[in-house]
Amino acid sequence: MIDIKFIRENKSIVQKSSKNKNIEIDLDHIFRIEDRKKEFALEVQQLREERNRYAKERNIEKGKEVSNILGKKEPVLRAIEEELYSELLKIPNIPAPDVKVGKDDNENDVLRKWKEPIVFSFPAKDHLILGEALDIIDVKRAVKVSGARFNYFKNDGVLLEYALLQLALEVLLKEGFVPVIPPVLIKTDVMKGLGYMENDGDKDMFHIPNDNLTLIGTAEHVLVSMHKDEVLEKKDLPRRYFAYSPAFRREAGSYGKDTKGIFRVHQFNKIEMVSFVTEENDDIEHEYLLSIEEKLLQLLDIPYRVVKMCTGDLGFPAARKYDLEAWMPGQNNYREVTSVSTVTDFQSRRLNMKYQDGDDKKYLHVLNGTAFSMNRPIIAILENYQQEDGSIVIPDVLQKYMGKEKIFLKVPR
RNA sequence: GGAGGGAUCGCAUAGUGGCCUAGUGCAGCGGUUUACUAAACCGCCGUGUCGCAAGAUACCGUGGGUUCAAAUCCCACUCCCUCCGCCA
Repeated sequence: MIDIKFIRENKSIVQKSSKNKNIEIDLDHIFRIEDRKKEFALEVQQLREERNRYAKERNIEKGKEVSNILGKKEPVLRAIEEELYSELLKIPNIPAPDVKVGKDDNENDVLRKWKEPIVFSFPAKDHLILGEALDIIDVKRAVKVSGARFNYFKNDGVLLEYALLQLALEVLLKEGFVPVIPPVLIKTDVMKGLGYMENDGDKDMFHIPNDNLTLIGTAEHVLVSMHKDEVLEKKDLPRRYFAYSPAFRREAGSYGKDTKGIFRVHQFNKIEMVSFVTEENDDIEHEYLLSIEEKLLQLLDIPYRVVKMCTGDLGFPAARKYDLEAWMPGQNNYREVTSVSTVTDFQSRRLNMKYQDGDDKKYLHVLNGTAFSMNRPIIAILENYQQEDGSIVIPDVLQKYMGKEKIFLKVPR
């Protein structure tokens, strides 16, 4: 949420930044509602003063009169306030000044590349062919049991995921992140506070309406809201968490896209990082989280590039976002494996999350980033480490966790 | 799933219709005293809104209701605790 005062004082900035995110807003409409609210609030307050005075004087006659009028005006005021609030929620976060204005992902900038794509002396296979042959990925049976866009991991596929988990644990614990295993169902009201339900965002979520619960799309949802309605101490910042959890996505609107394999599925496990920082440290923290994501891919020795999103490709709450795209030989292309965003104080305003700075309470700045979104790094490993016979060499850094150096086509006895 | 108890300004508590504009203790902050620490004493000490300010107003888990007047009475919901049942 953006502060109404800020919007009043920076109308053209807010108007333009929404437009740059391809989102229509009507600020004059919001200002009219606020004017009406102010007028009504004043009137109601004066009536309350009268009512309280008469009550004190035990003037039942007059009191009854004023109370009657108040009884009609108070609900109207409440309705106006709710309308204003819900209109304010529809305004997306403002992109950071350094973010390029652009329409869609075609205008994103590649900032840098790490290592050149591997050149094989044989035709590269994709992860699905490799995974099925090795009996570590099973999509067919997942479709039978759960439907399209689900998958089983089996055998060394499972060990591979757990090895990635171990690697992330080792790196992130050393950096001082607090490990978390969170709930994966979230109250729908809390989910609204995170700012992903606007702009039809809720259509990409699995909802359990009978219980007013929603399945999380990422652990960010439950990590960030951990500090809802709390005031942290400035000396405790930055506060950093990471969580290992399933993530659920309906992938509405992506029909026909990435239908093959396990690149885009309804459920996958993910390790997500979240930082709470002061306003001054927002930019530094963004670079820091990005550096961790890069380090993780470098440890796996997988070629990647860093892409900076333009305004049109930013999410609703994001002010700046980088994607890390790993080279995937099976697709002969770079594909997104992780991303990292700052949402500045956008979620904190909605969720009422502050920190104490001397005499002041200020809104926390919040950042989130992926450590591993298991399916995609596994795809990258399979495709980059494939051998001509279809076996997979396990990245050095994972070998100690897997207890082996290679995933063989046929397990030798 | 059944029965009962509860939710008050960081924490702990008081408050059963108007004296609550919410008391007290602890913690915290500032000061006096002190060689230092502690103690004692004095002051400050929730949030939003309107207002230059004085002040006003709203908030006692959430949402409704009764009343001239609600922390207090009524209804619904949420969460917590105890017991029974079931269960990884």
